[in-house]
Amino acid sequence: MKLVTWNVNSLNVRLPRLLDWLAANAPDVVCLQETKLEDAKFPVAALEAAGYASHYVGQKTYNGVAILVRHGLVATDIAAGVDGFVDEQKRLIAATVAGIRVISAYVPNGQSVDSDKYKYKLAWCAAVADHLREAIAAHPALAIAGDFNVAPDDRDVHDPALWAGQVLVSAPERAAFRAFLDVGLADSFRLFDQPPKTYSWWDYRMLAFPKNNGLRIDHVLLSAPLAARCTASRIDRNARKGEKPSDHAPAIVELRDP
DNA sequence: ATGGCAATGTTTCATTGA
Repeated sequence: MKLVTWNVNSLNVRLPRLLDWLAANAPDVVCLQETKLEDAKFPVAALEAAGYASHYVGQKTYNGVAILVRHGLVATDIAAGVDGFVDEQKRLIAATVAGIRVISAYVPNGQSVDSDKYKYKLAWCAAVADHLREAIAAHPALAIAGDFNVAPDDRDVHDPALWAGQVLVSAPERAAFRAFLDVGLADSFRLFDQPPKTYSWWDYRMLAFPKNNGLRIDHVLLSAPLAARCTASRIDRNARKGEKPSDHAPAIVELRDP
């Protein structure tokens, strides 16, 4: 199974690129973030024509997550939101596909470490860690894939000195990320040797992409049974090139059959 | 082999993202 996560930064704008990418890469399951679409406007028909069923929860302007499932696979038990956390923001959706509980997550950005949005980010992450603890007990084969808005360590930061203490990199955010791992998940990217300076997000400004001034903030976390089946984990930097790219690149994981 | 913000709505700027 090929499992992907991609923050598309508006599915409305990115749909042509997404369709091209799906055709070129033939993933089985695709977790999307920042669709920025009300449910009534989700491009169900275009994705159906491309060979994918859509499961989604969205809102106008901000946030919005989805799970696309290739025709031939069946998705069951679709569930949106975080257990025990009342939230207007649409940031999490789950589905069971081929015996795997797949979660698409869009962790809050946090804006800056002294903002209310930062507090909300940490509270959201704490609630998700609790949610994951329950979910993994019910579904031992679990993958949570998404935009975590945390660079787990300095290898994931183009200029650690510049970013030290800033949002996306601060110690409490990294602790929140480790709390996800402590539930019994592995950062699939670090299961393998990786090219140095591999990132998943680059600012649109200041020539960040051509200079490779990026952060690795998009992750696929795997429970132990899935980590044991994982044969590859990489980031498709090419998807950040060209006309009207998302500022994020897709992360791709391959799982062999059990 | 890339390109100097982008997307959205409240639209002719403000807000948010990361």
